[in-house]
Amino acid sequence: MSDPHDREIQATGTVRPGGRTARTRAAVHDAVRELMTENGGEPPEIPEVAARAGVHPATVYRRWRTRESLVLDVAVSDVNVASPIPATGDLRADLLAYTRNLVETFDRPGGLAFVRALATAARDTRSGPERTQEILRPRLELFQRLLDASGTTELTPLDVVLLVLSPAYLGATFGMLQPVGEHAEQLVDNVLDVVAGRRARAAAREPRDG
Amino acid sequence: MSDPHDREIQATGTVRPGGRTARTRAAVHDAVRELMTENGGEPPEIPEVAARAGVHPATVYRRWRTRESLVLDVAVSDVNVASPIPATGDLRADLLAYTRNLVETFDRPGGLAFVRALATAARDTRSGPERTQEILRPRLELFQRLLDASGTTELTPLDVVLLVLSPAYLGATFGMLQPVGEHAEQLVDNVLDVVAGRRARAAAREPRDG
DNA sequence: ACCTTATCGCAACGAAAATTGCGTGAGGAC
DNA sequence: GTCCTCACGCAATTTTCGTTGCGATAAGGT
Repeated sequence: MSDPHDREIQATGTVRPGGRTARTRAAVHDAVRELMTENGGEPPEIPEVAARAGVHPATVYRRWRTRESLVLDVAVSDVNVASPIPATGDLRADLLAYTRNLVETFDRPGGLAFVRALATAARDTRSGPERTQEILRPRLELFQRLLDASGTTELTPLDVVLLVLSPAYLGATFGMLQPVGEHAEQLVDNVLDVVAGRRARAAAREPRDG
Repeated sequence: MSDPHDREIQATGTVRPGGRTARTRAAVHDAVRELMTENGGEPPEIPEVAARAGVHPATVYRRWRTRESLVLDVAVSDVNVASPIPATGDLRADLLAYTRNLVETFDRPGGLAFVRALATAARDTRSGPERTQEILRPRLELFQRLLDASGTTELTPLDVVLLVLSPAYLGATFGMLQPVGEHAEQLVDNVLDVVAGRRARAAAREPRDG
């Protein structure tokens, strides 16, 4: 996670994650976050980041190599912090809380950075899909726990992504979500409609329980 | 459309859209399409495009100025050709035909280029949202005609975008749509479930017709 | 066919990004 | 505290992008 690019493994195998290295890493990450919010979610240029972080550009080039991998590194570091996923057992309430949070996050400048960085990484033909799935897995598991909490068997985590996350994402990128609160509620309503529809179809196929 | 950047208007007002100019434009457009499909939908760099098109880089810089405006120009040129939107009156059939086409388009390398280019353009704070809406308007009107043909009053074109286009887009970017055909059918089923849900709620609010 | 001029190729230039070798200082194990 | 070495700062260098002036050629109207 801290070294996303192909780093030559040292013969001794010793790693040095603390002290100055950690400080530099934190400073660079903070600089990336700041510049990204200031610049509307656009991945900042390496020299700019280095100047903001008070670090020599060569250091950033050596450790992260490219803009994309740097932004992805920051985004992955934030994935566990941002957008908590509740699981109280009330499907509508849980989804609504998550979706509200998500829509508001996307609405803020730089809020799309994580998804965009992930999309950029996924486009990379080398370590693309595998790494993407690896990063997404914990989030999908949290979605699964949200669904399990309410006993919703009609939905998969992928459904939640496609019905909530993707419309919120595209809506935000195209500036189509004027009333943010209503938007979130509508997305959740859509999800519940899909659940109802699938449940009805399942009941029609198997009339006496299952 | 052919001159997306601020071109200084000549005093005489004469434009010269034919002959050599048209040839270079076509060559550059083809080069952009080729490189974009080869590179996974990534906007190619200007010198690369120029080399592929057999044109001097300065020419491309003069006419299009930046990668983004060049890609957007190509995308806008293709918007009327790609992804026809049927309107036979059968909502499910129309949506399915459109969605199948869309999913397949997105699945092809470079198929996401248009949406991505549009997203990049929308991110531009200057001419962002207005230009985006302007480009999207004809598509949204086609969606409206699709809905009108079947008398579906519960959906807006924006709903179609959020329920079909955005999941197809995000699914394609993250490589989450293994069985493409099933994916399209599932998206359409979701839309129909939403229609049913909204119709039921509307009937509940207004028991005796409306 | 001629004339005007928009557009292109060419090349030189400038600026900024990205790479690399080397010396030094900080981390971490003993 | 001592030693080893990883990571950083520094600076020189290479690479690449993007701009601009100028001459040549091709478009299009008369």
